[in-house]
Amino acid sequence: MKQLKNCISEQVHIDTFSLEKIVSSFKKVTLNKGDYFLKSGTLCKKMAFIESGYLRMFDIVDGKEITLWIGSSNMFITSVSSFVFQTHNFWNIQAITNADLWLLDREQHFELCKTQPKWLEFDNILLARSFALLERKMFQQLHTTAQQRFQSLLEEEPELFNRVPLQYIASMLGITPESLSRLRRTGI
Amino acid sequence: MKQLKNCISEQVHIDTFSLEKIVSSFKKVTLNKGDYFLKSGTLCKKMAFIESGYLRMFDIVDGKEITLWIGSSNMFITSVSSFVFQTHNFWNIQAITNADLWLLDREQHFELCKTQPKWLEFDNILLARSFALLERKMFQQLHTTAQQRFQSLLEEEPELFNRVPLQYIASMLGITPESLSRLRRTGI
DNA sequence: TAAATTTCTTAACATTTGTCAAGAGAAAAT
DNA sequence: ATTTTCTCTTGACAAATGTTAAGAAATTTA
Repeated sequence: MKQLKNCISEQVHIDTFSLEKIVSSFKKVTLNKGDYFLKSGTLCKKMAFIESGYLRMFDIVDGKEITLWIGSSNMFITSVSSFVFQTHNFWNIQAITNADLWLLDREQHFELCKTQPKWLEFDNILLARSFALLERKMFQQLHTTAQQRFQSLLEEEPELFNRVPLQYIASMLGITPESLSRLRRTGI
Repeated sequence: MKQLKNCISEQVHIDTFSLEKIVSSFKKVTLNKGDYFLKSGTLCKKMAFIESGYLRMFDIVDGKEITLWIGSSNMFITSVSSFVFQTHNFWNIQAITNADLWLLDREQHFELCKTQPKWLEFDNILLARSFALLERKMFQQLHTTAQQRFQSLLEEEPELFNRVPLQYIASMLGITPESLSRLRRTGI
């Protein structure tokens, strides 16, 4: 709860009362390793703040699971387009460790947008930041080698390599698990 | 002007009067091939609706220009994070053909957000759609070969290959111009 | 139109990454 | 604790893409 409050108040100026009002719309949920927050083919009706643990977002192509990204503590995760437009969702979001989440229901989200201007403001900032982050990630993918991407992920999120199956990290880097093994071994 | 109006009214229900009010905040500008809409190192103070022509968004790494994407008619283009947060911008946005644009000043944008709820709504939809699009593009980059990405771009935007220097397209696909040549020749 | 510049293609070769198959190691289930 | 299952690593080889250098083609400039 404290983490969620911090996450919001770091981005927008907000009084204690409004902040309380906002976070009281969230509901705490614990997922076990392997549990799904969201399954492909459904409608996404919630957004989640990750208090602890790791979740991966993936889709399946030709029978292979491709991980787009891995969310960790103090991040929000949802299927943006399905949550916003209620189009049918294709992402799977699964806990890859036990995880504590704070969930916000779609309807309560829109209610907050109307009644709590600060929530709308925060939501916009969140989306714009997420966009900018993804943009940089895409850009990196265009001009770096697997080697370089591995190195920078290792520097930016070293904990990931202890907590999360390497096959998911490989997928997120756009390479096979075998290639990641090779990179880890030497840097060759 | 008609195109801009269509683009907005396709996404949100809006009365003629409000729509007029919104589009009257835009200002028409014509860029010649090679002109810059935005330069790296500056603050981004405008967003642009492309009425006609092509613009590319790129950054320079190790002396090489890397094109993240190419915008064409009926799309919006800006440096999202710099426009929203007024952080220093690193993207270059350049016209690669003559281009007609409708520009919206940052201050007028925020003014519209306050006075025209429909503009705020449209802006949110625009951002969410852009995010979803980028997400899919990133996902594609993770699990496809250069070959497959070339094929799908050729199917989705065939005109691009006649209108835009191939080196920019190559860069956007994450490959060298030489590789694109190879792919174009045969499919080998 | 001719010259100059930029862009595109080609080919040989180098490097990176993928594929396959086997086995080692780790984690989960019993 | 043992078995079973899943995950990771390794090595040999194949395929895809990058690099370099040269020249052809197209475009721009004079």
